[in-house]
Amino acid sequence: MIRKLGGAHRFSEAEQSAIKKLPISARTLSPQQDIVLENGPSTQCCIILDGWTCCYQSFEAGRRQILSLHVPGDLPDLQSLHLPDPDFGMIALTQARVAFVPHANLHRLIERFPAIGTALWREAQVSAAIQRSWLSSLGRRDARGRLAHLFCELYLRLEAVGLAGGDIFPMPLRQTDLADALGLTPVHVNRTLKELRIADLINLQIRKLEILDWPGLRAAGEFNPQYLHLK
Amino acid sequence: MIRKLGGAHRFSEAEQSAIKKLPISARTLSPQQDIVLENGPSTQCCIILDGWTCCYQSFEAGRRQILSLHVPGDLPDLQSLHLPDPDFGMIALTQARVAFVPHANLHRLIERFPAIGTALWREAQVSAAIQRSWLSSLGRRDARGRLAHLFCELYLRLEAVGLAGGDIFPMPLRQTDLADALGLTPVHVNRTLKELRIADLINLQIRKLEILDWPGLRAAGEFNPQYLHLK
DNA sequence: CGCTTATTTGACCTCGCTCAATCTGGGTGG
DNA sequence: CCACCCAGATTGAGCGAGGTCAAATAAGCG
Repeated sequence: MIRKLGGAHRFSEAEQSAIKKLPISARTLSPQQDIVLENGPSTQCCIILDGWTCCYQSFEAGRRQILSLHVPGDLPDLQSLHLPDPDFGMIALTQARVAFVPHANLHRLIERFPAIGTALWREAQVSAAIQRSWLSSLGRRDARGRLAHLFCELYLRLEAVGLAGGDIFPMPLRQTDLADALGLTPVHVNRTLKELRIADLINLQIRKLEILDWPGLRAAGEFNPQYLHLK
Repeated sequence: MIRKLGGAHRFSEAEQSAIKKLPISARTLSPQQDIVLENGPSTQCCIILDGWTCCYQSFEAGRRQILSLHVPGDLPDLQSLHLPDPDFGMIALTQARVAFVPHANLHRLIERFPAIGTALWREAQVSAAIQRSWLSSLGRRDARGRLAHLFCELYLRLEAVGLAGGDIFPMPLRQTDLADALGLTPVHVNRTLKELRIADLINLQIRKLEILDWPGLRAAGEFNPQYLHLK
């Protein structure tokens, strides 16, 4: 499981067995349960095994901004390895299984196997690239474009870990979560989803999203998958 | 100069001299001159020696989003070390002096001195933290808050490298640049600046910004400097 | 079958955008 | 020294995307 995340690199036998020997503690979390608090130092990294989670920053008056969404296979808080004071919180959006590895062990692993450190660095940089594209979305796309872009991104990310196919993927986010991720209001997310549905671009079922018109959705979101750095 | 950037870490003699031996080529750029193109692989990292630069992504219809601003001492494209396909462009906003170091040399340096790699990783993570706070700004702050937050951030970042003091700092950005950074229109930036001026929070001179009311500005931007990870 | 949480819809309002005109200061050539 | 030019700043008028508030409907769930 962890190896898959190493991504664009073939690890040696020794590296693989060292990774497998990491002391991992997995936890199952219920929806809305905190993983990392907005303050307080963190001493471990985590890996999403199952379910969806997010990072967020909160504001006065109960507002919050979701900074990133994580699906199975993601390593959401690699930044904590070298910046132990987190500037954000992490929370489960659905029921989720999350594995934790202490920083100390990771540091030792990286010291022994620099290639693993490189792979982790690369992983962190891909997350940063996704954040950049979110920043552009919030700054320069309207509600329709933001939703379209996000759906394109999620499909490809889920497909990359085998969780999407046939233009359908699981979409357990509430409209409130989408709003917090896209800098919008739940009400307006609702209206814009309706718009996309009427335009026959998507079909949002109970917890599944079907993409009916890829070219249309890609155009609506001005989507270019380069930033995801998938092979 | 480069050592200062290493930041929160004391380098050994050997490390320092190895850094000093890096083959550096400095260039002077005029305003609006490209540093890194939006496509095409990059083979070197850069360090801002003087002047201001930014990273951006561009959209149809001439729109663009500025992803980050760089002031002297910044290492803007560390991500290119492990993701050689850039997903954004970099451009000089003022006349600027920029130093370039080939990736190959940096990789060799990091291999020999892992502590330097750690320092660079940390630096990259601080940039990512700044991006997170920009994301929150675009998502959840109004125009007034975005400007206030940005000015607070810029003051502290410039102060950290000795370029600000006495509540005054150089601010060479045009209103168009501020608009592209904050996801606004130049016209609306203008009006909001006026608002901040009338509220006696700031005093924007020719190319200098004076902060007249720190508590007021901090409150207007809901600014909390933790994310900058300054000592 | 109630209770709670999420989605949907309507009416109204406002922040920020668009378009366009005017003003300003620094630079340039005569 | 002055007339001219031009990029950037400023201002006005009107509009529209998205927000707010509130109510209705639908969908879990014990």
